[in-house]
Amino acid sequence: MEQASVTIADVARLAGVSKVTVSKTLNNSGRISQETRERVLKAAKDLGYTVNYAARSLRGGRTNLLGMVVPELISPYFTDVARAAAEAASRVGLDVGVFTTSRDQKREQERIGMLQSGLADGLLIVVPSDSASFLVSLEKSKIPVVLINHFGAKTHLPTVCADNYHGARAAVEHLLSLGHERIGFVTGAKESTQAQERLRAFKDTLGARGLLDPTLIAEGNFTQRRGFEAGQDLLNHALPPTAIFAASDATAFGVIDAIKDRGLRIPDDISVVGFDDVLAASQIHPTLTTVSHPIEDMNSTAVRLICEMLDGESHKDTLIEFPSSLVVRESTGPRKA
Amino acid sequence: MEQASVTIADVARLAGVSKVTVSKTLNNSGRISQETRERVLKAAKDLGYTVNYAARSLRGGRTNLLGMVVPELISPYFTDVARAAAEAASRVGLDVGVFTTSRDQKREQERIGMLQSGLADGLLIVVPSDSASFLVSLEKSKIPVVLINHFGAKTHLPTVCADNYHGARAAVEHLLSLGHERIGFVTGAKESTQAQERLRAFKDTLGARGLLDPTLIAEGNFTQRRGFEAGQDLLNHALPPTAIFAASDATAFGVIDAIKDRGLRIPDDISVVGFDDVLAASQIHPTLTTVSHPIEDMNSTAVRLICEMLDGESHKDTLIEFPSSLVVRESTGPRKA
DNA sequence: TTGTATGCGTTATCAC
DNA sequence: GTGATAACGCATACAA
Repeated sequence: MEQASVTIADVARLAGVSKVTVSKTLNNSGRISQETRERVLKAAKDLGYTVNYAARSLRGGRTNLLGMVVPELISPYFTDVARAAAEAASRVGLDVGVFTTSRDQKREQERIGMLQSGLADGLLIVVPSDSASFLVSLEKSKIPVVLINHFGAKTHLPTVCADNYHGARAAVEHLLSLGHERIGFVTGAKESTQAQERLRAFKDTLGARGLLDPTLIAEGNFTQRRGFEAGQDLLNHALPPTAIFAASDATAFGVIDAIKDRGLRIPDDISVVGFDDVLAASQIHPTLTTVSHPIEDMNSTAVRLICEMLDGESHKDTLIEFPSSLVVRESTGPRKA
Repeated sequence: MEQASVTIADVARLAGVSKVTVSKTLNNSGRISQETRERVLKAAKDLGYTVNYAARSLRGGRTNLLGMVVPELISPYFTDVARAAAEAASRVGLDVGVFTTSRDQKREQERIGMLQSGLADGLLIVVPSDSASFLVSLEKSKIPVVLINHFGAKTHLPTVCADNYHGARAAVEHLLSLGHERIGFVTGAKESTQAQERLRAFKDTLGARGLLDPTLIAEGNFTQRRGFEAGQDLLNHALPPTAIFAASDATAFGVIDAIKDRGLRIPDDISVVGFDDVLAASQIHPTLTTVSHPIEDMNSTAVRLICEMLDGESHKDTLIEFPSSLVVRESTGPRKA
């Protein structure tokens, strides 16, 4: 198994040229005669040569690898983001390696340090929580860093995010327009800045209409299981809501389970709105009305920013906010007469 | 942003020692006086030093990084595997970077080549399809490689897998024991060797009892959406099945949607069995009877194999098969009288 | 206990 | 068109 790797020196020897010539040939730099080029290429192929990225990186070259750091890969939201980033990067010839932090600050730091030191050309950080100290160290990164969906602590790092506030607001207004007045809410994880934005929008929108009932706010944590429990709690309310807004699609799936479990129909008896528009939202039945982040656009923008920074451009303080949009599907309907 | 990185030379200068002393201190190798050690550590901290993994790797050292290659991150199955691997690796001080191939063979090769050449200490490959040529090149890898859930083409590479065949068999026998005789099946993706194993077990088990009806086999592709459609097809059958075995949990979720959509109850009207035991299987309602791979065990074993190979041990031809086990939950019940 | 010298594989620079 | 040389940052063998 342990097999000495083939280096350009080996290729050079076989082709009867110098290492430099091999390097130039392989990288299409410098002037190489057609004949030599072919000889080198053949030798490289025969030997099964592959570049050593560690060496290239050390020399100051690119690895064509982007590191993406996410808290975990259980929530469909993070896997959707990871997928979108991988696709966007792929289009410009870059790879994405996804690293999970398990929300462990120490590991987070180590992982990022590792990626920064030669392994990756750039970093995409999906920051769920508001960890200022962490961001400060990132600002000194020697490779480009872009934050995705970060809210909260001020930072000079380029950031791409979705407008959670107005998206959530649109969701609540949609329910209001359907005649709902008792609207329940299942929150996201407390430490998530995105969840905070969504809750704030919920309170603001209902509060402005004098319809805010704090007892209709149940605590969630972005998981389906917790959504199920929170849904049950809301249904057990003395005066249950006629519509429930869940802070994430996964949560909404749990709420839907709870409602079906109770023998109630969606949206006839009760409406449900999610947030994220993950893939499954359009696949379940009834299909879920939800708030869509333009995840594809956000990630291709993030990748673009990285590329521009690699080309020397500065994106200090760049903040690109994408509008969220409400996607109305089958899970919402008029309040029961 | 572009900031010259701090090297051991900088630390050495500040601490007033040589580079070697710094290296030894940081790696706890060699004998260093307590006083010097503290001075070096302080200097390193003050400068914000982090090792350059590219340099360390080039020098022959470890990066403490494992590369995991999966086809995609949409299926909960792959994200569960990724999570289990990350946790197992974390316990032994390793990181896992997850790379998706989008089932593109060329990119697959490139990605693996990159990881092999200095970036990763070992490779965990989740091979969905039977790509022999691909495996051959992996056998020549200079870093340890472990295959996860690979079936099909012969290979000398160490492999950790779950016994899909007997797991699927147990699922069918469970349905038989509940009195079901018309049992439908929704296949997985055609190219998946795991899916092939499951289908084979289904056919064998029913065939042996003379209960195999090919018209009750619907084609799926491991997605919920396709599961929904396949479920509808089976329900539209002139003589519909009283139980449906889906080749994956995601597929089963789709089947469940189709059944509920039809106004039928689970398991009263029809039983459903999945395969994978992803997290959501125990979270939906009704909770899903399914076949469980010991994903945690499999991945910690895979990581252990990598570690042993890093220590010089050979695992050529090692094949560790874990039993799958049926997890009976609420989605299956006796055939309706 | 500490330091000097060397090389890992690559590529940019410059000379031929 | 091609090649010799140096340098990236680190860790090892060896010397002091």
